[in-house]
Amino acid sequence: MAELVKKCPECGGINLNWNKDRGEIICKDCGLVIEEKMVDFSQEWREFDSEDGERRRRSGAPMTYTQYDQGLGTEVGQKADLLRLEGRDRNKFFRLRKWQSRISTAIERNLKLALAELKRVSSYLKLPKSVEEESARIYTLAVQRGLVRGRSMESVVAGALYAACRRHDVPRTLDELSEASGIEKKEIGRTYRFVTRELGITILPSNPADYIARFASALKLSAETQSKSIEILEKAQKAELTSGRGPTGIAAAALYVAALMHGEKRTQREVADVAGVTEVTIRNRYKELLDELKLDKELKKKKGKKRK
DNA sequence: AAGACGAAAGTGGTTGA
DNA sequence: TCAACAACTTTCGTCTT
Repeated sequence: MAELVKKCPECGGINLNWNKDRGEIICKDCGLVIEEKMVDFSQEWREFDSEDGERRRRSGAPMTYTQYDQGLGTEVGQKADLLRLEGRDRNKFFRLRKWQSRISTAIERNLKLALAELKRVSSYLKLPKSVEEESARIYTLAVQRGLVRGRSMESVVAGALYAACRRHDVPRTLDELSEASGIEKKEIGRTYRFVTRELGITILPSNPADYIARFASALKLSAETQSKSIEILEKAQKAELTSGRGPTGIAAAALYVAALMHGEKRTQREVADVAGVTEVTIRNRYKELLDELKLDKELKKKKGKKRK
């Protein structure tokens, strides 16, 4: 590779995620896609489940899910074909075409609208192209399985985006999705859970560390503080403080402690706001961090004061 | 006066009978 | 389907800087 980008030209962040599958370098701070021109030798899409994977590898025309007909544009026959058919074939032809038009017009019309909405929200959140593609694919599958029925199109779009972000390790909070899409938080959560369950998509619980970079840059914290908080997070994982807790709360608390230790104090409220949790949650996690890990002493040398 | 801390009560979601 | 439960929030009073 020629020159490797070291810093994000947009925000100066140093947390770059080099995604070889996609040939992209993504800034984890602001979501900017820095380089898309690297040659991609890997397969065109990720595999959802093994059977699809077998069939899809490197074959056929380039396919994209961000266009409503997936770039294929297949139709069942034109009039010219009719002349060459007779009898049973002819009946079959009509049946197929009727069927096709009934299904595909409905689905395609829906997709066209939905993908426009998806792009809007995605660009608002500055999500990388790969996430956009992934969510478009999820949405397409959802429509084909009739999962949108009884739900608003927008909420399914938001759910698909949320899922795609998590799969690509650039998680956004439900609050952010909610703000960008105008859908209620709990509604997004509901459809997200429903869609992923129905489609059999497994998503690992998101790692608190994935939030650090973005929160830190929102708070204008130094790179040292960032890596310190990552370090704290790792210890916390070992001490089993992380399971069952909301990842954003843990990330926020780790960041808060790290900021204190580096003399870059932020108020609990500031941290709470960017992380989308309350001060109370930060306090609880913070307290756990203090007495489970022995961070007290490191803190004490900043403030050589009293014990409790 | 603002921030940190903690108690108490409330909310929405998960789990297990 | 219902109740118990854990995590998180809201609210509010008190202490610290």
